[in-house]
Amino acid sequence: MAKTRNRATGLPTLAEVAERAGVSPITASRALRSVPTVDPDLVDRVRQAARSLGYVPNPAARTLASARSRTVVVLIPALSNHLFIEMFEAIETVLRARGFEPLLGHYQYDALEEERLIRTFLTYQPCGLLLTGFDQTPAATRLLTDCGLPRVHMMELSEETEIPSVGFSQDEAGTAVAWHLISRGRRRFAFLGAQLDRRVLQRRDGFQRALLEAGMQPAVEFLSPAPSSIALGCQQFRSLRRDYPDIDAIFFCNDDLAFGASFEAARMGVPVPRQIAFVGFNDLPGANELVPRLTSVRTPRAEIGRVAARRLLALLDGETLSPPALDIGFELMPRQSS
Amino acid sequence: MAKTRNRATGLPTLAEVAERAGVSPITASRALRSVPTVDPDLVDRVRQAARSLGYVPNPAARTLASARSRTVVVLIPALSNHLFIEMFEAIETVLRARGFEPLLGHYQYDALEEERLIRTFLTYQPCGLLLTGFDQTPAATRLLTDCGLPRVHMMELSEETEIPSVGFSQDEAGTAVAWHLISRGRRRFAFLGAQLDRRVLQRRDGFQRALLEAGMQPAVEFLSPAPSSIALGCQQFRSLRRDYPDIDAIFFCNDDLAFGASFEAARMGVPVPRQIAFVGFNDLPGANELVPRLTSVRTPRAEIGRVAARRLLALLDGETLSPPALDIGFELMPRQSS
DNA sequence: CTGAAAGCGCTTACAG
DNA sequence: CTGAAAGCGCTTACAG
Repeated sequence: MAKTRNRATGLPTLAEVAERAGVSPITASRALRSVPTVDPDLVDRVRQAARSLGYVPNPAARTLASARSRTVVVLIPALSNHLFIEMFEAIETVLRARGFEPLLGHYQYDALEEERLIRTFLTYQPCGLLLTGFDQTPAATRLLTDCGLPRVHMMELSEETEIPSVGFSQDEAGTAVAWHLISRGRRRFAFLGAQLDRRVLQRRDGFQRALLEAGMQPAVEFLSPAPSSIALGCQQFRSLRRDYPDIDAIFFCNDDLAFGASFEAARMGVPVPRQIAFVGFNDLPGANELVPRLTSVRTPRAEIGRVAARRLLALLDGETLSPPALDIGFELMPRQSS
Repeated sequence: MAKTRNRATGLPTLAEVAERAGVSPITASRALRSVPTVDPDLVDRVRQAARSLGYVPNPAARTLASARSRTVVVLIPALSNHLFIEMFEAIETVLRARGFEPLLGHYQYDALEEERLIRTFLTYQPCGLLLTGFDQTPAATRLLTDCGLPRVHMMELSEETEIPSVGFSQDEAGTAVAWHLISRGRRRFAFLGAQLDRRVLQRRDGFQRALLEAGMQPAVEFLSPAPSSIALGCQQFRSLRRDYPDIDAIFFCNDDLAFGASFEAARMGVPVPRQIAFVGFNDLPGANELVPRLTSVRTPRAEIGRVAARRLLALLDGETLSPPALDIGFELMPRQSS
């Protein structure tokens, strides 16, 4: 009888549940984990006992005993981008519904910090990982390979087709924007980029290649390694107007730059889209309300998170993913600004 | 010799570190935790051994053995509000520097979900909690009291002075906005609110009280339980103009509502601030770039997170906090919109 | 289908 | 200042 309660929290333990249900702790453990070999009647009794005691398994004990937790490491480049928050919330919903807990890490787009996080989080003995893109350091990639844990990469599509991924072609998105602007009669292009992670550069590449193939002049580029922000958009737009007053179309790597540019254009009296067309990226909240309403590319981040989480769970169930790289596309949202 | 390696991860264990340093596992454990009674030479030897093996402690084993983790539960109402992200990042920085890990939870402003999170997260045997505001359910409050863990509440100030808190007076912030608008000659006021959590209502109350005391008519209120957003700001502003075309000043409970209203005002041709003044709240990114630049109240969320984390660490070190409720104020940022 | 034994990798509490 | 013993609350692997 003595030590059936958790000493720190005073919570009931598995031993107490087992006692009340009149079975051994192992059977109680199996019943609660839905191990199929247990007699249905006993499962009921154990579940009943657990409920009446308000039993919650001790995750530390579980992890230590099984050398595996119900934890899924989720790594995103930054918390400050609404994009990743929406992706994470979708992941969380799917994982929770199946009894898994996300362990969230972020690394300010710094691959070395990401590597450090992977190293630390592996000590939590997670059952899998969800990673953003393919920017990992070689050392991080080695850690990931060595631990042998299932993982799914999000946002970008894997090129070596064995690695599971869910996202869309950043390059094609850039191409789609180029076509859209060309079809609207625009001829002198600019690309305004921030952060300069792989995905931003892929969009830029797709944009430039499409312009080239259409026989256009290459787009002028204003690139800043700083995080994208409304304030940076203001700044870049002023620089652009000063240096290239004849540009008639801008593709922004992220909507917040376009927000800033719109504000600045209004202040400078530059009419959008009459003199210059704007296309943003991600279709963030407010794009549809901005003056003028912003043409943007809607990226399916919630869907990416949902599907990535489901794919990881499928891997944990021993399934094989086909195709490994799942392209779920994007949608151009034409509005007033272009 | 046999089982010195972690079976799942292949990582070295404390036993292996101890062996290499030529001490017992307990001494190795103490050395790594900086227990002061250990001979400095041994500490060096153990640290050396740990480093050369790339040893990282197993958190599950630690937690199980000590019935206490280095985890701090951090609960915020929502991830989608940039305010709380900035607060969380500050918390994270302070905790990490002292070897603690934040365990982040969010509950979409739903006190029942918050209670569920508290219940679940307590099984992780955290060493303390950082909570947002004082909206907890009675059951949650009981859980918190019963577990006896140190905690600090953020954003709001505790009224029963024993509970540690860090924030500012939401009520006074509302009052400050009222005074500001009155001093600019405004006479017909509106308060536009969303979410309607305690803090929003406290701001509203402070605003209304100040108007009353100044002999003004009470502010017209447009309140929506929906999360605050740019789109909602557009909507509320249109409703307001339709129902109360003579209002000459609006206090928005959050900047994004003011953003939306600014867009809508531009579309409707309503001149801001000439015909109507806008004051936002939180001074979110973009407030200073909006057209016209938005008057707002800068809330010190990063500082609140930093101080709250430091106070919690102080409690863990056995210190007493004085005063329990720490008011670190706010700052009105007057700009073009008022 | 069920259970007794052993053990996960640490730390606590007690000796010395 | 150091260590041998015991144990944290579970699950694994082996019997039956």
